[in-house]
Amino acid sequence: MDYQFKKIESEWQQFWAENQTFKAENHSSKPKYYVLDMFPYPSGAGLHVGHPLGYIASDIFARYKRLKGFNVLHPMGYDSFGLPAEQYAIQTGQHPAITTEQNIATYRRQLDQIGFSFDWSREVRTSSPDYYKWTQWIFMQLFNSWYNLETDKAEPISTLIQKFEAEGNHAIKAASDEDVLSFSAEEWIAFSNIEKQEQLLKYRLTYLRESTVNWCAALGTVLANDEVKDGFSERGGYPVEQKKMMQWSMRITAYAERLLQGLDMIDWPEPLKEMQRNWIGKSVGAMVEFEVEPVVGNFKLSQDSPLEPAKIAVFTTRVDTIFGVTFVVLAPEHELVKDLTTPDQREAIEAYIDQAKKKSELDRMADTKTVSGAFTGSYVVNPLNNDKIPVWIADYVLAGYGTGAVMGVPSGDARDHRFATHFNLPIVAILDTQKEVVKEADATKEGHYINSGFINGMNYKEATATVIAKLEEMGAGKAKVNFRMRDAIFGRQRYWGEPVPVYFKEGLPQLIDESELPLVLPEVDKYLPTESGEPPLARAENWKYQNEFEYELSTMPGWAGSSWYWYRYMATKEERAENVFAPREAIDYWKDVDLYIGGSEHATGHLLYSRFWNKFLKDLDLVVEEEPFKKLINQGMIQGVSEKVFRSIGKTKMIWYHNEHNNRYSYIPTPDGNAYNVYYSEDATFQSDSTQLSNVPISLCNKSILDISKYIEQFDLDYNDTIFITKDACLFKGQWYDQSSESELVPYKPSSNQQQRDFYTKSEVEKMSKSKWNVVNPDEMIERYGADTLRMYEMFLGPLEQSKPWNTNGIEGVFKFLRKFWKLFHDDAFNFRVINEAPTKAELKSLHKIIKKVEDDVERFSFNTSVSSFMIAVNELTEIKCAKRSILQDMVVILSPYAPHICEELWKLLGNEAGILSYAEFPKFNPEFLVEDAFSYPISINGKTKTNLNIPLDLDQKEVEAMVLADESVQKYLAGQQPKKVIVVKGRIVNMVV
RNA sequence: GCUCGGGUGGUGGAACUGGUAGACACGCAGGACUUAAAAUCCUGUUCCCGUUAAAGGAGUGCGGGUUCGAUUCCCGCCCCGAGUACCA
Repeated sequence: MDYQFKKIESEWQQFWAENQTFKAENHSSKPKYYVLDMFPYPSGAGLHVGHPLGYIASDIFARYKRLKGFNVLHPMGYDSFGLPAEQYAIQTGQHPAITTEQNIATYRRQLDQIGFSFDWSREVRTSSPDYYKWTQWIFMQLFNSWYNLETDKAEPISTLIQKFEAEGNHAIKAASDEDVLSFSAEEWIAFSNIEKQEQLLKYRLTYLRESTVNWCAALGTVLANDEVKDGFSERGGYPVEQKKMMQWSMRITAYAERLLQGLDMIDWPEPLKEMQRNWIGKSVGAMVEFEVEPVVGNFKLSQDSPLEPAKIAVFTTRVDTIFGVTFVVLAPEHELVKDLTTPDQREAIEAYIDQAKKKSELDRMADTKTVSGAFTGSYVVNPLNNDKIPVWIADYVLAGYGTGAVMGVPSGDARDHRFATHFNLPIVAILDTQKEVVKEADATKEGHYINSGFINGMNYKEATATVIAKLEEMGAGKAKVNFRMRDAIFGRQRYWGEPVPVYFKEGLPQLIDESELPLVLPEVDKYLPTESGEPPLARAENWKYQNEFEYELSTMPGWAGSSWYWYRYMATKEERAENVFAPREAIDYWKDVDLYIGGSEHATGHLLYSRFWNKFLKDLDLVVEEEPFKKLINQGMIQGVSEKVFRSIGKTKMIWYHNEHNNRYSYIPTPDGNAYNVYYSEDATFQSDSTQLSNVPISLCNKSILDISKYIEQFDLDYNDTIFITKDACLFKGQWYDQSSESELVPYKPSSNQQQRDFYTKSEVEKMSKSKWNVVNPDEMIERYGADTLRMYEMFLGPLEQSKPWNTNGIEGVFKFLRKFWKLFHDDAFNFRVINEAPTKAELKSLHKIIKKVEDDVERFSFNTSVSSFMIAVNELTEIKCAKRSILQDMVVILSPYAPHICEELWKLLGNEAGILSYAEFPKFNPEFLVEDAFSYPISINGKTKTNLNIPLDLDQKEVEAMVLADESVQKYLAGQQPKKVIVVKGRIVNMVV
């Protein structure tokens, strides 16, 4: 029988499901290997060919590892809480759970068709209560913990209370809010319960606090920093504004240093690690305090203690440049601005603040060129040389970073330089290597200091240390590490998410009792915020205890459920009934994820939060590894190839027309002067104000030629309303006309050749999306070529990590390869026929070449090259008409990770028990079979390869050299001369210099 | 602007640590089989010159360098992609 992929694939998929072939055990004598994919959000659009790319790669690896004798965990699930289902619910009233359920069914069907070796018995869904019970449980652990900076780990909040009772909080080094009160043990004990709770909240790892948040009015919710891109929401692209709100946050900043250090321990792509480093944004520098110069009469001393002069603290990474400071700039929002403004500057300052306020976040970001600012009228004193330095405000200083104030060193910093030049402030060079600092800033650290008091003559390293020491001695500053990363906002004013397991008593948050978990998402009549602006959960009516307490109404963000899910997979279905998120023995066995595959778009979201929660769980001794994902690979995105046509904007009476003779475009009236929808082919026009480029469905195009009749049909157009123009013809009222060679489209003569003309579309590579009509569905591909072909083709397309456009053209080649492979086992009439003879040297050579190649390639995730090697091997075996059982059986095993269905079938036909992965072993490589009698020997003369010799292996080096030199062709190139130099590498002459 | 990737035939892409550049596949051209088409198989396919065949020359974005030898290493530049951005 010919290669019947449909029959084979459906039968084996059924077999795998019925026999639970891929079910993983939590106990094994084999070494463990955990292969994880980033689980998908089940969207309504289903999978396109780009989605499974990473899943196919991980599946190949998982199957390969099983053949190599590992106990492999390879699970799959769904990140099923999320915005699209909720927005669909708002529009249609359908409960998001129902939509989600339907979408999951589609995903499951599509995934099953591809033949993945997932252990579906361990499936998780973040939206199912028995899962989010543990998401809520982890939240409660965070609430009940604080971060001890001395032990550098999270600890139960009870230990903090003990410390407070014993010694107050003076000596405690903890990650906390900035505005903690300072109290002694006695004061603590004297606090009321409410006061105690308020103070503790400032230390908890998840806390409620008034903070500036990204508020998206259109979505009716707050968003985390990583969910905002350029002032717009990542999902939906709605404007986002800054707003102060009471919000749940996660104290991820406590882990900043560990998150940074941990990156050095893991095998992740460098760009991704770099993104996390930038996000964490550690900068090492110093805090310097500049005393405000008291001016009698117009200046108010600091409010807290009027006897002490006010100080402006700045953060800098270059304290060594402190002698070059010629001004200090505050953010317009800085709290001291009001106090520092002198009466005669009040008007200017207020005007500036006003103007800065009006500027949206976006304008402010876009406009980095223009310099603006205003002088407060006050001065500060440089602590090291007592210079009087003017204090300005400017919006290039951000209130949210560092102290919201900077020292201006125009000779070393480009922005400071621009500012100084614009406002005519002095510029002082501080290093002997700086030249022309009046013209341009020079941020060098080279050279020796000048104009810099006691550090004159020092180098950068000495100067930095000396300045910090001096500042510390004077009490005017200290070394300081600053992080850019902020705490993560955790609450969302949405319905379709995990409820926060909190109620309020006397205005303070209390955890619900653990026995009440899961706190199930209540039913609501509508999924919109209430009329008074409260989140949708305020509509819940039959919530448990609703009358006793006030519940927290926000839900958790999308990343909550995905920040620990890999541990849930470790629990078998049976173990999930137990009262733990994953059994301890399972965690001890599986430990961490050995290989994680997914997109790089999660760099600063999911992957950072997961590392954070993992470290926290490690601190509580609930898990064993500091880092959750040992190795990570980012699969590239598969883009779509869109087809586009130029189209008139609305109906028009004028047509762009290309005159071939003078190669000009002219604008001429339609044949009858009426208005038409006009379509231009790619070669017939250019984009002008009156045309637009619009996508046409790729299903209506073949090799960039549009099927006009299908297009008319699908979009319900009328031939009588529409003109199609190609390079040399025109479709007018359903009739093709040749363009008159003279110039215009008139006179219209029906063309002599009435056949369809080619109407070319313009191809462009874009992201695959429904709205661009360029989605290629894996179902279609599987229907036509089968899953094995799709799997291999997706790998063959190019390196896994690279983004590339989907191109169906090459898929035939892979399909042909599988047919050829099938035919190796069959005679010309497609009867199964293999023979039991001993393999020949040539056959063994082909086999062992491919064993080695596949091993090497899979181990370094170069799946594309191993597909090529399969093709070579099968071509070789076809050439020598190999039908030997021992060879072919090994070939089946080697190929099975890539094309599992056909391999299972052949495995069985070869007389083995079904279920290749249950007991097949990856064949052992034996280098002996690759040894040859003679080897092809390239010889270069003067670096250019000139000739190729076959040298028998049994010669020693001297004999080889003699043979090479005696060779006719070599003699010819040497032209009678003796080589001046003979280069020998590994006993081989590779090059001769004449 | 900064950081990180990357530039190789008509196309997707090979070349693991410097050692025969262009594997493998698509496409294209020619041929076989066929009444014909499809399918299949065979041959050729970097470019230039030449041609019965050979032989020769150039060639991995551009310019330079190190080396017996560079797609690979170093310096300078150009272009494309991704991330990030008054972060002091």
